[in-house]
Parts: sequence; C-alpha cells; structure tokens
Amino acid sequence: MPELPEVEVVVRQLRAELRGLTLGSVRVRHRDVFRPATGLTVEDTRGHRVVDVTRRAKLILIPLSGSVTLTVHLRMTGRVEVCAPARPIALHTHVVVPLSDGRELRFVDPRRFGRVQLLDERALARDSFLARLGPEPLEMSCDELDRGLASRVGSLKGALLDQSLVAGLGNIYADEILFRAALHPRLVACRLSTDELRRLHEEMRAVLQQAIEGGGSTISDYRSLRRPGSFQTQHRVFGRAGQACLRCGTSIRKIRVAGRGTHICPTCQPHRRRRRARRIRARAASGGGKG
DNA sequence: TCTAACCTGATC
DNA sequence: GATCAGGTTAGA
Repeated sequence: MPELPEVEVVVRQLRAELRGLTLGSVRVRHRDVFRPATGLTVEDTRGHRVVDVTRRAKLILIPLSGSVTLTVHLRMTGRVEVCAPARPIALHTHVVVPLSDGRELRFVDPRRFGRVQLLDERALARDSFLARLGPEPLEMSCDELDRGLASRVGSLKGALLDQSLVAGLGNIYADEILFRAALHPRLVACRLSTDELRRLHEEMRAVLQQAIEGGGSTISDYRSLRRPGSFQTQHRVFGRAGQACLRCGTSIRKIRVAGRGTHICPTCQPHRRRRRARRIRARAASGGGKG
C-alpha cells in the first residue's frame, strides 16, 4: 500500500532518526529479502555512516559513507522500525541493522514482496529499476505529463500506474486523482483535451501534497515510524464502494481497470461517449485521419 | 499492453 | 474454502 506520500513520510522520519549514525553488519533473517550487489556482503555496511535518507518514486535510498547505498522498497506490506534491541522481534522481520546509538533498524514484511538492497556506485548507476523510472509527479510540468501520455493508447489509469511515465503513483492515489480531476479511468490516455490534462496535472500535485501533509494513508498495513497516517479520512472514492459520492450522492462503484480494483463515481467521472471514439477509429480506418 | 506470479493475511 | 489485496515484473 505504500505509495509516494507514505514513502515520503517514512523517509522524513528515517532521516531525522538515522542521519549521522553508523551502521553495523546486516543481520539477515530471510535470504530472499536482502539483496546485496555482486561483490558486496552483509559486512559492507559495518562502520559506514548514514549520510542522508532520500526517496525516488516509492524507493527509500540510504546513502552511506564509503560510496555504498542501502535501498528499501516496501512494496505492498513492508514497513521499517527503529527500536531498542530489547524490543521483541516482530513476526516477519527479515532484515536487522544495528545502529551506533544502540538501537536497530528493522525491516518487516509479511508478504515478503519488499526488498532491501545494498548497492555500490556501479550497481546503483546500473540499477534497472531506478533507470526505468519516469519523472517525480511533484516535479513534473504539465507539458511533460502531456508528452508522456501522448503515445499511450491504453487506459488513463494504466498510464498513471506505469512508473516509467510518472514515478510514485499507485492504486490509491491514481483513483483519488482521477476522481478529483473528474476523469474516467478508462479514458484513452493519449486523448485528453487540454483542459482535462490541466485538471489531471493540478490534482496530481494537490492530492499528493495533501496526502504527505496528512501523514499518508493508513489502511491496513502501512504505518510510518511514529503514528498512522490520516489521509484515508480524506479519500473520496478509494475504499468507498457502495457509499454515496461526497459530491453528487451517486453510489461509488468498484470496477476493474488495468487489472486493478478501481473506484469511481459514475456521475462525476463520465466515460466519454463511445460514438466519438468509433468515429475517430472509422476515420483512421478509411485513411482520412492521422493520429 | 495485459496477465499471472510472487507471498501471507484478512475477509467473505 | 475461496477470494482479494495498496507493487513490480517476466512473459505472453
């Protein structure tokens, strides 16, 4: 569940907790979860100082002295803890890193989708996940978004979830952004009008900004270091299937788009009449139009 | 561009 | 007991 806002909140807290501390060797409790780059081992964090804690899309980056970087991806159910060693190890704790202030950094993930990596400069530069990421949504101009969508013939929601187009959105925020921009998730991504594009860009920034300020959304697994987020109370469609739309009263529907559960208000997010799409296709087929 | 798969836990 | 889940990716 953690998407950009949740990861950003965790990153800010981790930065305050970890910056300047020195790490010990990584203790691995589940092999699949800790992935050191070729040539690196669990020993290669020992004695290195935390230079900073930053974020790229949904990935937590912890650059260390000695030109190595610890990365943490929470995926669906991962979380981090910074706590005293005496605290009992939570179920599904897979990686533990001792800290020079006597505490421990722990990575917990019931579903084991998450990953902790240790990368040197070379591995970081070559990391295929990082290399494929598109621009950060909060730093993206409307023009950039336009260019990104221009070649996308699939659904608008599918495009927003594609990390190579915009990096950091997930299912919750895609739904919330589309509702607030009054856009149907099944609209063809490359066919937005100028006004629709402008609304999408505006709401993307607004929703993410508000979510960060609200401490992210806490639905079931997500928890920042300190307290649960509160943005879920501001969700207008996500998780509200069957409830009345806060804007018009219509019952919120849950449908499937791009293989994901998708929440919409059928009234506020009208699907553009199919007739027009057919006309465009028919014109293209008869050789009359170029797209 | 879409689906299935990776896992476990919550919910129906 | 079956179904579904917030992310990502390999393969169709």
